[in-house]
Amino acid sequence: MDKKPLRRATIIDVAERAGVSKSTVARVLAGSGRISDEARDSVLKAVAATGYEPNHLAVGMRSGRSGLLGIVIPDITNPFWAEVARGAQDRAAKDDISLLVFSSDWDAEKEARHLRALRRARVDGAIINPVADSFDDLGRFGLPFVLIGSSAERFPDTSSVGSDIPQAVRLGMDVLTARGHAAPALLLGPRSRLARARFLRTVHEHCVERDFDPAALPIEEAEYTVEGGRQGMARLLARKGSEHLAVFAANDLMALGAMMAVREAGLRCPEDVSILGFDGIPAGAFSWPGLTTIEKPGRLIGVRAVEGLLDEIAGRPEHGRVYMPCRLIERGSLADLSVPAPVRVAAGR
Amino acid sequence: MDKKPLRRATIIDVAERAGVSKSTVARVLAGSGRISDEARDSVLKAVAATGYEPNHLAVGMRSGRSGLLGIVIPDITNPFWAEVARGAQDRAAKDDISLLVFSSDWDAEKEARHLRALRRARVDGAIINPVADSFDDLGRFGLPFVLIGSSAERFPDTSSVGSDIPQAVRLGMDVLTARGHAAPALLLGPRSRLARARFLRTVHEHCVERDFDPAALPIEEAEYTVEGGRQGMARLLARKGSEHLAVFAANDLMALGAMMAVREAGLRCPEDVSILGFDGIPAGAFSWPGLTTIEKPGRLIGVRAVEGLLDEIAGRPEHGRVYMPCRLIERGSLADLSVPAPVRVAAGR
DNA sequence: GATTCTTGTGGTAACGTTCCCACACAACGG
DNA sequence: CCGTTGTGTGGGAACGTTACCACAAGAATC
Repeated sequence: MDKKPLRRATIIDVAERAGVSKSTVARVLAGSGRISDEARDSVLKAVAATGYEPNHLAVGMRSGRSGLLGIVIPDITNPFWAEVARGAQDRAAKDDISLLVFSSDWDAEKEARHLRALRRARVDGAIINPVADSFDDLGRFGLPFVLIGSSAERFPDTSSVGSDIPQAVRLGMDVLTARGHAAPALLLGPRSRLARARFLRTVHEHCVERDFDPAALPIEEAEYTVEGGRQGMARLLARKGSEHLAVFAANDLMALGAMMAVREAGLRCPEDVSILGFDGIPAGAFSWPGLTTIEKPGRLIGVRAVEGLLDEIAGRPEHGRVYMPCRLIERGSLADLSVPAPVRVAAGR
Repeated sequence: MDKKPLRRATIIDVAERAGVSKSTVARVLAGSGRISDEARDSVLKAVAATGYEPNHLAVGMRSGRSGLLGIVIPDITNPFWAEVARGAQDRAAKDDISLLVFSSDWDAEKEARHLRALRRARVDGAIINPVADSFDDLGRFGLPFVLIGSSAERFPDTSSVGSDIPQAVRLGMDVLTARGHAAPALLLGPRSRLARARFLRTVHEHCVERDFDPAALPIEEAEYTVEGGRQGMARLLARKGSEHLAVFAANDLMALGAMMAVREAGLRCPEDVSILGFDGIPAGAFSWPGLTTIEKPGRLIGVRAVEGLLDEIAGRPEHGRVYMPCRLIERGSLADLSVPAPVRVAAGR
């Protein structure tokens, strides 16, 4: 009843117990080749009796496939990225693949370290949201990988999955315009981030199409965090006159931080300041007022990313760039200036 | 300049290039044994030239140590657990160990699958927040592991790390009492969860110590999610009379859901209903009013868990149970009934 | 000058798989 | 009756390491 405490059963133990060779056991387990019913039976019985479980290290060593995938995201603690990671996890589990998760904190050096860890662990491939200035490292990565987010253009020949930023930004600019905020302030991430560039470019295009001077939009730059949003908003508020201010934030955490700054300044959202977020994290539903935001399909992005990666690894025709559409979640952080008279205040939720 | 596309350098490639045997290379890399300066030099040079990186699969296979750790938590998408995972990640990275992350969704079957994946991947150990009815699986896990959360008592001889629930609950009951809510309603998790039992037990003890009948406290049971909290609160509200209601929720997500339910019922928090959370997730700062809550040191729990696990693996004297103290974060979700006259409403933030 | 000790090094056997080749045996066609 | 085909099986080699043992050459000891 009590087994040897430490040693785990190997394929050889199973073979001996079943009275066959390890080749036969391997064939039964792989379901390949022709095997007599009685051999299969005794092997299966021996597997059950010994509690045999294949050693992935040995398998990987021999077959060159470790059954491991890596994912490097900015921060697992950021709800959006947690969502992405979760999608990747679930999809990978379907193929009996395990996920190594790393947080880079938007730090190129940390990212490099994580990439090295992935290489040493012999992962079969990786999903990466790259830090802006890490492209050299990435070029030398040497393993299949798919990009996540908006940095795809720097790597023309690797596939990527992300949200459709142009569509999302236009969606945002459209609601803003419809509510009477044709020239919202922009609360952007640090200059070095690629996401910022694409965001900004689309806003410009959108303005130009409407014969509107993009230079008229106030811009503030801050870290992609609550604290960053709070400080950025404080600066924006300092520049603000008495008129209503509308802000389009580059992510929800910043938008929520901005909302705090508004409150701290003794102003009200949305009466004095309208705020539009970007990401669609659950926390946006708890704020007061609820955060109106553009939702990125985080989980789906994670799912698609591993699917793309699996294709890549299998050498299947590369599926290229995938841009997922985003949708608007209306809660209460936008005032409607298009209706004159008493400002209509949307209810939270 | 262009290297062979696929093959990665092995220790043998390095040895050949350096003109020594692989034993020597291994010694240099491990920093063990005596080595002449010139041998060390040429090895180091060869390593740099070939871009050699040790193959962890092979290392693990030979040494029996994979350099991998697993963590199984309920849901990486829950901010508290993300925090724990992040702490574990960071601590593991310090020892050049990578983390396999899994979400069990409080589902015993999923958990069993993940445990199996961990075994196959030959992780050196695992950190687990076990689903209640999974103890048999855990007993048969066969690898070093440390428990996270409040289920330690079921496994007397494994070490565990968690928050100090009795201390935390008392802390909560004390604020509640100080504010004039001596008999708060309890919004608990499903009956099968261990955390619930410990929470409830401490509340009882606390009441008994104060000559107060614990049976007087209304109890509602719900899933540990926003939606669960919302429904649980709705039920509580249905039972409520006209007096002020105070609720102690078993986690912040539920508390936030409860806050939504209050709003939906046309009531106000904290004027009509006081809500106390438990976890200390960042989202609690965004709600309106801000959620007053008991903060668990999530990140630290993750850190300590891998430290305990590393000890366990190294066979160092087991460090047993660790209970981390929690602290109160006062925001605005508690009314103060101890001051008579006009209900004092705390400010959010 | 023979013995022992140091210092540095090389060779080789595992670790647990998978993959490929070889072989035994039966059945079959000529 | 002998070659051929088919079926099921066993026996290695290889994957990239590490751990151990052996050994050469010079230094130190008596």
